[in-house]
Amino acid sequence: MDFATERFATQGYHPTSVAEIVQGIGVGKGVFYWYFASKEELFLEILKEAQQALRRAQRQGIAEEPDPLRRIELGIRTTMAWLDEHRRLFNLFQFAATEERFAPAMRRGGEVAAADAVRHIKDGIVEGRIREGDPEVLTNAVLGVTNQLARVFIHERGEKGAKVADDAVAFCLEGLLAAPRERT
Amino acid sequence: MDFATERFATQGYHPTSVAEIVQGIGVGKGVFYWYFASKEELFLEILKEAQQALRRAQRQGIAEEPDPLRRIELGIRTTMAWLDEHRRLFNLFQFAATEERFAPAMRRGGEVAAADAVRHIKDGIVEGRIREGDPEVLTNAVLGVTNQLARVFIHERGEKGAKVADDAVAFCLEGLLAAPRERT
DNA sequence: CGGGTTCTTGACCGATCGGTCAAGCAAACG
DNA sequence: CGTTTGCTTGACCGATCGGTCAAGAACCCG
Repeated sequence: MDFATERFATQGYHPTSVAEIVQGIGVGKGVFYWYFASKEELFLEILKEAQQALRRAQRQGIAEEPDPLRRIELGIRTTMAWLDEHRRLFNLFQFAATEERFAPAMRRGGEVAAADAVRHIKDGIVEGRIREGDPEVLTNAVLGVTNQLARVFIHERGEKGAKVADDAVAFCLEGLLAAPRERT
Repeated sequence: MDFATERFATQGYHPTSVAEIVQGIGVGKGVFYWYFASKEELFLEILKEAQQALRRAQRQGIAEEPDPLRRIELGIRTTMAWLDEHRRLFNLFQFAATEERFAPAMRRGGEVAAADAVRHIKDGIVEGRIREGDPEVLTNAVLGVTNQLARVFIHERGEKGAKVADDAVAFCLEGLLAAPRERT
């Protein structure tokens, strides 16, 4: 399954044939269809495991941290480290979102993961540490920053995950502006 | 070509056959291969046109605005409106980035578009309106917010582009935090 | 009208795909 | 030992794919 993941990630789902997978791990085709009902099921399985692994990493990374702002920061850093370490899976996520068959699974997974982050954002708002606003919007904005920076700087340019994580955290917390601002 | 775009966007590239395309517009297969060397070329053509269209819209949206901060804001709003109106193309972009054959074209297009935004960010930093930081990082962070919010709220939940644009602008400019902050 | 060029057709091609299955194999069981 | 069960094989299947091409149709020019 690791092998299949690697092929899917580098070539794409459709260009990777079942024949190629089984030949790559040196088994017959029958053994594939003994363990999986179809190529599609294998892919969904990989997807599910990847989502669970990411979520597990996030949970573990945040651990017992009580401060919601720190939780968000740790979440960003953990996610970034994970995406750094498992860049192959990033491609899979992105592809899965584009094909109608896999999009529902992706959406569900994404919503679950987002729900976690939403909680922390809500906590932050309640404590007055985070500005008012739709928590889901804020959450997705943070996710967007994280994903984009991961893709461009880690994936495409090969920069270090930790450095990119710093940038992501800085942007999410401070925004773009320079001047100190007064507010009521 | 509009028809092909629609099929690619809703079914995916590979699941859409050339036969389906030509039959859908009621012509023979020959006419397809008269105008395009291959299915791949058609897709690249669609991609290129879409990128150009988006860039054109952005240019036009920003127009003559002198204030770099306003330029960025207008850029976000224009992009959001465009992604709202052409959501089909969004999928194509996302898919193209996942397949090795198309990734280079996507990267090039993405870099060109980003280069524009980087200019405005740099201007903003020079003017002291935007905090210090790698302009490319800030640019990509803004792009990430825009894309993610577009995908989730416009694409998946069908919200209005203008409202989502407001959120994106607010997040990018103000960040996440609530309290006014002192800085030198 | 004839001859040339530009398009258009759809039957056809070889390749390859996801998936099946009769057959075989090794270990466990009685 | 024979038999059953869990696993493995790879030849094989029908379907479908991207792409070709001989055969026109439509149009223009002289």
